[in-house]
Amino acid sequence: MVKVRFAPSPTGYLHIGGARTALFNWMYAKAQGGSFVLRVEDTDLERSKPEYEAEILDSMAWLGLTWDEFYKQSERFTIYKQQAEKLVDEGKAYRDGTAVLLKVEKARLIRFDDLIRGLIEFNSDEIKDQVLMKSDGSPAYSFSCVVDDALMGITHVIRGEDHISNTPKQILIYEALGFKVPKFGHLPLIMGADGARLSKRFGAVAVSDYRGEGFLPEALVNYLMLLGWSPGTQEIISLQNACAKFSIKKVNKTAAQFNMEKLKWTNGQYIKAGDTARLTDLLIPLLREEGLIAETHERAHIEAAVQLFKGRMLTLRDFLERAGFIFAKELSLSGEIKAELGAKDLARPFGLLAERLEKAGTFDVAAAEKIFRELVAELGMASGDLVHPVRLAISASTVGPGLFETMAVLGRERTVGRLRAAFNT
RNA sequence: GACCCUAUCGUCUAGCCUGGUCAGGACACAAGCUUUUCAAGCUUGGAACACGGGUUCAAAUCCCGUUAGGGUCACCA
Repeated sequence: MVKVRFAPSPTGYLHIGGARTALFNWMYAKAQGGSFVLRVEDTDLERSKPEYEAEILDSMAWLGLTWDEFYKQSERFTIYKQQAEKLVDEGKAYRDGTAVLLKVEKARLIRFDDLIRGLIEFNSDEIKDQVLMKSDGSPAYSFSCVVDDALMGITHVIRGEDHISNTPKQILIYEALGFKVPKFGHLPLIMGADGARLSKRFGAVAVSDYRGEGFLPEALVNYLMLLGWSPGTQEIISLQNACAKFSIKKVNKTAAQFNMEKLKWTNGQYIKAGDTARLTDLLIPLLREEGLIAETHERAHIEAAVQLFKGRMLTLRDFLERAGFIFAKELSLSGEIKAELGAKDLARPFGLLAERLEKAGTFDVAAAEKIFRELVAELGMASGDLVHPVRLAISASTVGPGLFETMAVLGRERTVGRLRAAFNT
């Protein structure tokens, strides 16, 4: 039975690279009908922080990467100590002060068949005696990692390429301990747009940053799985379907550049196809945060606006900017916009349109369009000559959804008010 | 510097293992269609096998080298 693990260190937030590693482990477990272990590697008591751990767990859950078992290394110090004692007793390790070091045999060929890269070989001459237990009594990374992977029954260690050179050292530890060596697979790294390492300078690197910027978890997951692997011609794919197709052998070896444009496009695809009620649930807190709506704002109205805009958003935050005018009580038109409206002699058509919309029996898309079209015909205008100024007057923007749909969602009162305000001042 | 990994459109990739399909798809870009604007959508287009040697009737695919990029060399993880 396949058993994999993701072992983050709570010395920082869960970043994009870590999330991709977790994702591939998770997908491999699902594809093989195996299980997934989440292990917090908090042996560095100084740098590990509970808030980071909470953030990592939260991000994992948000992404939908559930775990079957959970461990914290800080609760397992006695196990590492016992294993180290055993090695000292067997003469495979020695003490240096209070630290314990592994004796590394010279001139040995250490080889492993990487799941992704094939055969990789190292010479033990390049490896010096390894610290197993540090002077302060805490285990060194490689040691706690090996002890845990072995005792937890991890069958496949799938991790970043940056761990390749740790692997021969760890194989030596497995052998000294008499544990079965698992299969290793080293994933290519994710680079920034400039080909350099992903860093704070790159912009958003934490999963929680993407959440805050209005990305949907399934979109981030979908984009991340495309970095180093391909589900085929159809790239928009659910995690479940992707797992069914996933093969670790098909993961490629080249580092991939993170492309924000494609992530946004992917996110836009999910928003467009997303359930309006769910999108509304996600948007309401943002709208409140921005002070665009009051606690009591009618939900149906928000949903109507979401429905109107969800096909033209890349991130949830786009909604705030583009649909904000729908919720604003009054629209303050810039001098530029006023000048543009004033340049054309539109006071009469605006006045008539406002009047007729106000008197109409019903106020919906069809009614607005009918009134508008009749007025334009009556005045002998080209509809475009009135459509654009009206859009500008009611939304303060030259772009947006269909004008009549926009009017319907804006509502009679605001539509009429804004038409009049455009020329009364 | 030593050791290790890698190399297909600008970017993500399919194809490589088991040599022989106009090197396929996606993002981005350009054009057209549609249209009350912008998007979306649909159609079309430009765009790549790092370089040099081999092996072979035939190389993106196998081998070697060069170059370039990346990773690791902690009592951090």
